[in-house]
Amino acid sequence: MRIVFMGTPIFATAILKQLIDDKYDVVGVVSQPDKKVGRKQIVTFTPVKEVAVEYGIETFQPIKIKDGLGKIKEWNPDLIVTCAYGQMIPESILNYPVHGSLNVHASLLPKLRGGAPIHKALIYGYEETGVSIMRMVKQMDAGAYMLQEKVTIQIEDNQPSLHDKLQACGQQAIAKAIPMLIEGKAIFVAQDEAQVSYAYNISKDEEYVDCNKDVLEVYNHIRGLIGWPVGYIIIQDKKIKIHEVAYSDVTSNATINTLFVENKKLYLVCLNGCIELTQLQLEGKTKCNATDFMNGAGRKFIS
RNA sequence: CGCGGGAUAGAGCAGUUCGGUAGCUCGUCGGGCUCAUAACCCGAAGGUCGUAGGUUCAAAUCCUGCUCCCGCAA
Repeated sequence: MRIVFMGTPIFATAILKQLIDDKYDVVGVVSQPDKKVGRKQIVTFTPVKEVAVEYGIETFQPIKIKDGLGKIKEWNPDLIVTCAYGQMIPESILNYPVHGSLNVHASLLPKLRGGAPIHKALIYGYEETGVSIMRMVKQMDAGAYMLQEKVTIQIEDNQPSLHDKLQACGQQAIAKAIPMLIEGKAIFVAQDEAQVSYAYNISKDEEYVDCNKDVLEVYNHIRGLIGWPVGYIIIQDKKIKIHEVAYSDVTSNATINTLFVENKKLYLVCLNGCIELTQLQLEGKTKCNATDFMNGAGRKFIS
């Protein structure tokens, strides 16, 4: 079973590793071009490329995958598996292998089509999400699915924790799906277009957390951005990133978007309630826990 | 030369404008109070103020080079 894997971020590395562990013959890996990362603009391998290199698998990183059919033909796969690759892939490539292509998407399609399904599941306050194994079609994340696995979202979940759950879930799902496909037992179900919703990539504007909303909504917003890209509030014209929070039932009639301390815990006032902040970062400063913030630079922001 | 903030006790910060051998909150250690405590009171230890050089009677503070960290923009 010759497989070509196409993916880019950390989430996709788990799927690639699963294919390798399951002894499939991963003949090639396609990933986005390496990018300059961070303040120092160091050219860094994509996470998927890191894994490919580690296992000695040949990689291909075209600027435009639509020109990549030649390479695919060279690899001559029986199946293409994609996961968060990051480019629209032409049907000429998707349909080239005997078994076609399967995609691993981190949502229960048709909900949350798009590039940020994990973040948006939290931000929208979903109590359940999951992964879908599906066909790739021309339209983004619109193909029929053959397998879905559900994951319950707990109140204490945040983007990193949900990411990890879905990643593990995705591994199990792809491990189960490929044999089904090969044996001809896969049943593909078309997505219900009436139920479609989208999870577009997080924009800059969405990183600002507006506390003048219901406390649960604010909490969901913050926890959906934890890890990356990290949400921020603005107090006294200073940007304060929020890296970790805890849901609380503490209430206060203090002004919205202010900080206060109670029982040595730091709270942010929102509409109808407060959120405990446990790790934060003032602009220009390194991130720190609530205690350090209260002992130092944060003092002038606490009323 | 993209813009800006920063490097001071174990931690987070103040002090730098107007040079005169360092202070706050917390942690640690010791003691006290208490049925008890993460609470409270008393006390102690702990810093060549990032690094190299310059100015000066005197530099955390002024000047110059260097290293590293962070926020933004890409």
